[in-house]
Amino acid sequence: MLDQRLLRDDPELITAQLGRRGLKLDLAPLQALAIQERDLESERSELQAEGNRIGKQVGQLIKGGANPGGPEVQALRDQGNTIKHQVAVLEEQEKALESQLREQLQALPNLPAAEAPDGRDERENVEVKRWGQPRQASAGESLEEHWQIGERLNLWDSERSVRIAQSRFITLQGQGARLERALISFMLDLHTAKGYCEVMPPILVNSASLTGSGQLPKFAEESFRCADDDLWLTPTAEVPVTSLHRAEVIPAEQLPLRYAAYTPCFRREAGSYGRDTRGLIRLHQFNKVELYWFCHPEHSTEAHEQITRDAEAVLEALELPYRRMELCTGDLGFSAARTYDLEVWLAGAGAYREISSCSVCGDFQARRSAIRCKDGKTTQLLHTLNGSGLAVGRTMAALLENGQKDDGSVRLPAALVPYMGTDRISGG
RNA sequence: GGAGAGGUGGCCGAGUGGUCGAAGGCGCAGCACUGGAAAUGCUGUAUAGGGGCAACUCUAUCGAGGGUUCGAAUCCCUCCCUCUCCGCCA
Repeated sequence: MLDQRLLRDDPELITAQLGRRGLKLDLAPLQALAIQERDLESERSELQAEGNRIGKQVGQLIKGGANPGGPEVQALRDQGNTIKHQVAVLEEQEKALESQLREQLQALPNLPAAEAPDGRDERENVEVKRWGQPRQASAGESLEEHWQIGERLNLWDSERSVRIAQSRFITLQGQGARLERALISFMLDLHTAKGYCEVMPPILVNSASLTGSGQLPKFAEESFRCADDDLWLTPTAEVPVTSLHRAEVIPAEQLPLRYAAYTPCFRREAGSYGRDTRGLIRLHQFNKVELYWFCHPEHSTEAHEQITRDAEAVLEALELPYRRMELCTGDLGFSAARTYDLEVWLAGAGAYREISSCSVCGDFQARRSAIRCKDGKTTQLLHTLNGSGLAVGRTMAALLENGQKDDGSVRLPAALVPYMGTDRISGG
């Protein structure tokens, strides 16, 4: 959420910055609303102050021996009553304004960072770096896509999964299930060795949590909702981990707090009918190991580089070629100020494909979730960062496509051998 | 799910209608004392919002929301949460 003070004092700045995202906004009405709300608040508190004075007078009079039912006391009572009713009227107006204001403010995305490159959509994202040698099919060789490999080697069953749930769900089996589990453990071990705190949070989250990280109110249709409770299936561990410290004041010397959280993630993928229907790329339920930082506002830029490096370390340990893209302003997610996407090479598809998204959110989520840090005497909103480290299903897809061999088996990187007990997947 | 107990500041804990944002203690910070420390003493020590250059000041907050009252931590209602016992259960 954006700062109300900024809205009151400099709405043009907000308009200009959100303009970089491609939004055309006239914030004058919202600014007027914010100012009106502030003025009403002042008026109300002055009235309340008057009411408090009267209340104290009554108390003193009665203590001093005045007749509680006498005319002097009664006159003050009447005054108190009048004020009470005036306050009630103002309060009602104030509440209405406030909820209007909050609703509209919560629907505005974060301001892009100054460093984020301007651009309209994903085509204007900027490649920052490449790592590894993308595997190309040699002459006469044809490389399979991961869904072909997976079905051939019996790593999962998509047909029967529809029976259990619906399309876009998958049942991993045999070495497929084992590989998924191995990857989760491998990733968590890698991150915790660097000092990340491993957490396994609730997968059902309440509305306040979703609002705190930015998924609500605007993106309700993206998440699955429980019918009888105020609970939703989390779309990403970012949601529960943000709320882990909701409404807290964290001593600055404890920062940064770094978490690595494994959770299944659930997304309705509304509006993606027909896209990536085969394999592991786009599922309603998928596993992800998420990296999350709570950090001091002064250090979030370096933190962003570091969290991205920590995600890249997984790809490098798994010998998966990738490139780092910096998202242009038009492609930034709702809560992000700046984002690096990591795209892994898929040899079968012959393309780079997003496998991690590492964002710095500035104080946007911290304001929504009321997470502050205390540095000596100053308390201020801290900064939050998140990054996938990594999406597990897509990692498996990349391993299958990049590791496929002539004989139909798949070679696994050395780093996974201790977790898999073998260096190859041959089905069966 | 049933029965009971309870939710007060960073922590413990007092407070059952008035001057209570809240005694006392612990913790923490500063100062004094000390060669240094401990002990001791003094002072300070919540959050959010509004106004002010600032000192400061106003409002709200004793789990949340509503009500009674001139006035609520205190009385009433609803909800949430925690604990104990019972039931169910991996």
